Amino acid sequence: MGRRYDHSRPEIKDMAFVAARRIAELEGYRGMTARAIAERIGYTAGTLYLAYDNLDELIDQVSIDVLTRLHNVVSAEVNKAGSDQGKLRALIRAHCDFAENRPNQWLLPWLHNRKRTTPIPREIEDLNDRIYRLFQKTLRPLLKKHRRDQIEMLSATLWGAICGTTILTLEQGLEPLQPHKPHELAEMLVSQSLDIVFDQDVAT
Amino acid sequence: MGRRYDHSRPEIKDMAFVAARRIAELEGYRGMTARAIAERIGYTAGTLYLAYDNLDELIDQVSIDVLTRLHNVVSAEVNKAGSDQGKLRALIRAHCDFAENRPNQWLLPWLHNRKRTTPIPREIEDLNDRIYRLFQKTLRPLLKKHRRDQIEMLSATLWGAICGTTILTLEQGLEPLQPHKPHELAEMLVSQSLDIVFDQDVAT
DNA sequence: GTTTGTAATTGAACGCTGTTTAGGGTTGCT
DNA sequence: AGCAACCCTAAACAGCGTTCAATTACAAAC
Repeated sequence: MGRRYDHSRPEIKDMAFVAARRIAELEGYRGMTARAIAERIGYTAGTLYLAYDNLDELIDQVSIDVLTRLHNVVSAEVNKAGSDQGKLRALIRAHCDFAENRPNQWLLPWLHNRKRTTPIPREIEDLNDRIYRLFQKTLRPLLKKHRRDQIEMLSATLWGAICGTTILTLEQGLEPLQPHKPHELAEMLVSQSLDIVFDQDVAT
Repeated sequence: MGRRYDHSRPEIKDMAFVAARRIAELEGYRGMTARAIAERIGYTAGTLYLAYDNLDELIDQVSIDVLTRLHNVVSAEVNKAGSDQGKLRALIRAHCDFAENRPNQWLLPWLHNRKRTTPIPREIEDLNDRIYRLFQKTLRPLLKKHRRDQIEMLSATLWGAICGTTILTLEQGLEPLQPHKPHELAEMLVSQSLDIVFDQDVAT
């Protein structure tokens, strides 16, 4: 078959993006193959390379979309919440709700293996950093009694621990974590480290 | 080429295992391809399938070897140490030393993607569980002031957090963790959660 | 209305995975 | 010497990302 011109290049780019995002949502990163994405938009694999340099670039766009939505929902919930402690709790809940309800999407940026030894794109690092800094900013008011040189490291450690336990829980990598949900682990980590207690939900 | 009979089946099985372990050590799980392992022992890829059902089985054997050595060194160090707190510190140090000095080996059980959707083998789960239970046992004497129903969960959470932050640090997945080493993060998590302080090393 | 040119898309190919298997070639027994 | 048994390889398959010559349909020109 030769020329068709059903769609412009930007249209194909967007269609491929939407298809890739849908596959990520339904099947996770394992299902995001060039041929599967192309089939979903009625084209062949080669056509994707007219819109993207390589498959990693397309998958990275989905990761960026995921992290953007994650950041948006998390920061919105933080703003809505009241006290310092309430803001921290809202951040953790929003983050973990996203991870628990959309595990394939939340895991994508962590589990996607770049084929080429290309570095992680700036936009992904920036989004991860924005989310982290929001966490850090929300945490800071609750760290009044900590030494100043420890605050930076404690923030990083706690955020790493929250993301790390969430990955291990969703990926079923560590048996003793299986009985628990990401938000339970995250609240455990934070409340133990800060010596605070989060209120229990009325509705389970 | 036809028949050679340089080695018996069990010899080939062992040679392949040693070769796979060496590649894991030098290049990490990414380098552990059937053809690369076979080339290292002077055979072709097909020969591996006379000794192993599939490549995952061979790689799992390397993971088992790694976890066995990890468990051995960790439990030896715990036994050597004195006080309850000293034992916990020794466990964390031994575990993180292994991870920091042999990152490719420590990461192998976590990062190896099974091709078939085979479950993780029993032996791997058991070894992970033995290491976890050693951690739990070492931690327990220091949790005297915690509620009993929280102890189980706190152990699991802390162990998950230690493994999670170590993965993210070694894999360079999370920017704010980069300035720190796994053992620093682990000690931070434990000392903050238990409200104890580990002694600093004399030698850095 | 026909021709010509251009550009969109494909299909086949490449080099890589893991995996299977027919058959070639050596060995050892009779 | 003949023969059976067996080890190992080479080639093939399917699926991966990726590239590109070839094909085809459209648009413009005449």
